Amino acid sequence: MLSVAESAPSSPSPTSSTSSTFDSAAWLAKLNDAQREAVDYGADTPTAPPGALLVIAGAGSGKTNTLAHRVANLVVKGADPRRILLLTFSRRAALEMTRRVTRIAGAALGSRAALAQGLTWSGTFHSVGARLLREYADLIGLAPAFTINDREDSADLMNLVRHELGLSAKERRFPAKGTCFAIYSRVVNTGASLGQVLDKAFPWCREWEADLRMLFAAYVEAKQKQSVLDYDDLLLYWSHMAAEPGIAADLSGRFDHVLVDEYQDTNRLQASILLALKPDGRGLTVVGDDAQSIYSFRGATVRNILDFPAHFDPPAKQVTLERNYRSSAPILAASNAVIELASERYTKNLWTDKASAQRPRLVTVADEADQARYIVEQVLEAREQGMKLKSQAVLFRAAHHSAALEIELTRRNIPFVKFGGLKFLDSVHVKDVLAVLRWAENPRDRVAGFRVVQLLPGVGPATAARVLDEVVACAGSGNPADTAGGALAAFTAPARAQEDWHPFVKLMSSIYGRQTPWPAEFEMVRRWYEPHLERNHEDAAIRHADVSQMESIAGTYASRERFLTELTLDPPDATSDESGVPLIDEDYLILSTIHSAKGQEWRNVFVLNGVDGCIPSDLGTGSEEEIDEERRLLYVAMTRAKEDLHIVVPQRFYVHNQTHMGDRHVWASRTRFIPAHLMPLFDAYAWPRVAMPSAPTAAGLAAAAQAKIEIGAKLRKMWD
DNA sequence: AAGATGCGGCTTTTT
DNA sequence: GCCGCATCTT
Repeated sequence: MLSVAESAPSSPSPTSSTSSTFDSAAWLAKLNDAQREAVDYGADTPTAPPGALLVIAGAGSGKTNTLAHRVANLVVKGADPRRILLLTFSRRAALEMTRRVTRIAGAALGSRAALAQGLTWSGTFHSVGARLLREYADLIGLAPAFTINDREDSADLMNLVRHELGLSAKERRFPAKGTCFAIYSRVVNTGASLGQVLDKAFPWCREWEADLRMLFAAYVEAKQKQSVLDYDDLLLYWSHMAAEPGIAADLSGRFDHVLVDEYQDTNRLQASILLALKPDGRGLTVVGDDAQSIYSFRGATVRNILDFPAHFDPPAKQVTLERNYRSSAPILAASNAVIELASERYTKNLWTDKASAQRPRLVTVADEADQARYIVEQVLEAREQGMKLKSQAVLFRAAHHSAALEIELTRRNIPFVKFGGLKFLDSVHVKDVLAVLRWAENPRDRVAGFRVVQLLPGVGPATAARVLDEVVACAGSGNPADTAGGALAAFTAPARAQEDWHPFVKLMSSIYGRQTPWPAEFEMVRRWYEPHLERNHEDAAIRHADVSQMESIAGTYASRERFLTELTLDPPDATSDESGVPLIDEDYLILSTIHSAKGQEWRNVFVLNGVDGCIPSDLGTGSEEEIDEERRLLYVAMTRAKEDLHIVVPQRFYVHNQTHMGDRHVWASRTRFIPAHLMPLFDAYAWPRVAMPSAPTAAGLAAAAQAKIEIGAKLRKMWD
């Protein structure tokens, strides 16, 4: 999942002579009319493409398949795959796309090999940006060995700068580092002014506008001094580079076709990059679904997709895919009904001919413990009937919502893999090791160096700062990697750090000088780090395992730079229980945040915590737009299901630290996105099912109370 | 100047 | 229930 083919192929691209003998009708026959229209648009003149194309592709409408067919079609008709830029949302999506294109075009052309190597420019905006920036680094005054800060590193750097400016010592508390970075990032990604962003998204930080502006200026300066880029810079530099007359022509001339998946989740900055690459829209294809836009918190704007056609003259051609191939009719009916209640109307309604008697289930349970038990029971029952665990998924709004379920799964020995939430890259020991490598790659990287030097006992912030100053001063105008080792050797370490200083200098000098080839270098770092890990952490054993796992991943990358870049831009996104990531051929249940479930599908889907406060999250109910985004989130979750969908509603809900009251139970009510008049679309029942003659259980009573309320609402509705 | 201890604050989703 | 920060102690 982490590796990507990127070397330019030495073999020539498939020749167009093959295409003349090829009957396109045969392999496109399986597509429906709308899909074929999207696939065929402009494909006959693949090297001189017509204007922009927008494909509105509803959930389960065969979007990936259509996009893959389009790419394959272009290649089959003579486009050079090395001149196709394919921008996807995640590495996983990029690999899947490459795999499908290779298979489809391979089947059509009868040879897979050439194509497999050919589609070299496929990846996320960020990873493609990083590659291009390294290529053009010299031209735009960037050190080609720049390192990339992830979100935490960026926040740490923001913090360093904040302290230097004395903003931490204000009498009224200055926003936390993470908040500062979030504000900065939002300004960059939306293209809005600082004032606008504060008003709209961070009103409680309004009073700090002037200080924040100063902080951000210093932050940008620090990044440049250190040859460090954050995620946003990858897009920001790219967009500026693409607008630079001297580079623009060369850059856009490299690609005949630019295709973008999940366009509804791109932001202004990303749109500006596309427009700079393809100003007249020729060769530009974007695919997306406005009803599935769920990343506005990251600056994504649904306006990108809605306004796309009008950006061009003549306007972009639009194709809409409305036929759903994924879900049964009852699941689709309920999903359509949920999204129809959005305050902004969406462009389409999906249809299917997959009949089924089973409506989606709305299951009331007493509490989270019962919710976990219900899911385990249902999962195992489906498993008994031959449905693999891998074909079943549990989806939730926030990563911690699955905590109770994870405990129950572990107790019952059911293997699972969880997507979303904390990654193992966020743990301190992994970050420590990466910091050593990053500092070796780029000795000016202050966040990395600061972290590394302080691993030594007896070295704190003050000493660390002095060490870093020395390293940078020694670097002077020359290549810092050549002098950094010397600077460390010349440094007089404090008495308490004496013992550890020499081995440390030896390690760093060796890797600065690249005396050990990659990935053997990783092993050296690990050996050096191990004693420090033992000293600092009680649970060293588990952490050792993580580092070892990282070491085996390291071996799959060609160089330290590739390893660092890929890992920060596309970290492994799954975690599992303490038994580690299951082998590929093992069966396991999928747990995923709804965000991470994007683009995927399962036969059996459970949605956890279908209650107000979770969906919508009570943090996201400030404005109508936020509520609509939460609604789309539920829609995305529901439309992942092919055969069976369970929305579970715990009546009692445990809340951690709500404001000042500490932990407590709250009584939850069913999500507002499924109001009473949608209930007929669901099969609603309480679990465990109660036998009527026996005494009612708490869950049964609660369910009955809910039913009463619904009837009351219905009766009132007769008269309005 | 480092390291330990205790208090306060803060919590979604992710490239 | 946890982490980060600040203050205190050595």
